[in-house]
Amino acid sequence: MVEFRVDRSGGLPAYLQLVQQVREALRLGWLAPGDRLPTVREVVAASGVNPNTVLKAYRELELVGLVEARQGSGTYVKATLGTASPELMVELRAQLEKWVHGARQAGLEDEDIHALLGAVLAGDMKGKES
Amino acid sequence: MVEFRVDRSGGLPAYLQLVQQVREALRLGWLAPGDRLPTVREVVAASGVNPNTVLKAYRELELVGLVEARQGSGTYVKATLGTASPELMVELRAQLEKWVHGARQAGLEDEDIHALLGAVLAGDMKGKES
DNA sequence: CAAATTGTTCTAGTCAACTAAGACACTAGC
DNA sequence: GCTAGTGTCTTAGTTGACTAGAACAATTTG
Repeated sequence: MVEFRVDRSGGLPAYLQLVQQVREALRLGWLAPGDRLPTVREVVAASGVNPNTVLKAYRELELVGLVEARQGSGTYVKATLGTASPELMVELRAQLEKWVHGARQAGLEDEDIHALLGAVLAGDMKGKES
Repeated sequence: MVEFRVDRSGGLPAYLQLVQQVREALRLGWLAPGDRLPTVREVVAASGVNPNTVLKAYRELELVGLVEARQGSGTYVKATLGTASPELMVELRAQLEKWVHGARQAGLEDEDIHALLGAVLAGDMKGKES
């Protein structure tokens, strides 16, 4: 059962955090079509956000066709986002873990790591020009 | 000269995006103490946000001691965040680029990649339990 | 069938983010 | 000294995010 977290200090609206976490879970294969999301009340209990906020997130996900809400029953996953095979994901994850280990050894913190990935993905080879 | 972007669709407040971009630039070594940030008016022209919004970002950075604003002159970097040596960063970046290349071959998109890194950094080995 | 559980809707309010516009104070360069 | 460029501040307003509380409708469970 997937568990959601809402971090109030990062600036991203709570409902978008929930949306993002569902998308991530779909990406990583933690959620698949047919799975049931935590109920609105469960998310409320776990994260402390207002039910309307959870509903807003779930409604967004429903709008893009990723989930389907069934009143009286729950909210179910309808589609997936993951595209790579589980085996490849496992392999890529292992490689990444190794890389992260090296990065940690070099003293990198989370923010460094995210920044570096951002730069690599942006293909920004001209980062610093001064 | 670092260039800021503000993406209106991601949900993160504009001012926080600016703060984040400065932090990233510091992390990656693109900005160093003594460097001047783009002027408020430059950021306004480039990103279309209101001057007050840029000021809010710069003030946040000033509050945590990363930059220093000099009226009439500009806003200057005062401290850095990067901790690893440039050589190591180059090495880690090259490795990460290689990994990303493999991930792309496997069909991963940005969101997959970010999700995977998030999971690895969270050390969450129990992702899916159902 | 009744109770429990689920999603759903509504109203009213607060707060943060952001904008527009204008003007001020200070610095830098000529 | 003057001009241009810099950060700074103020006021007033809009919008989005989020909350609280209550109640409803539908489904599930015993």
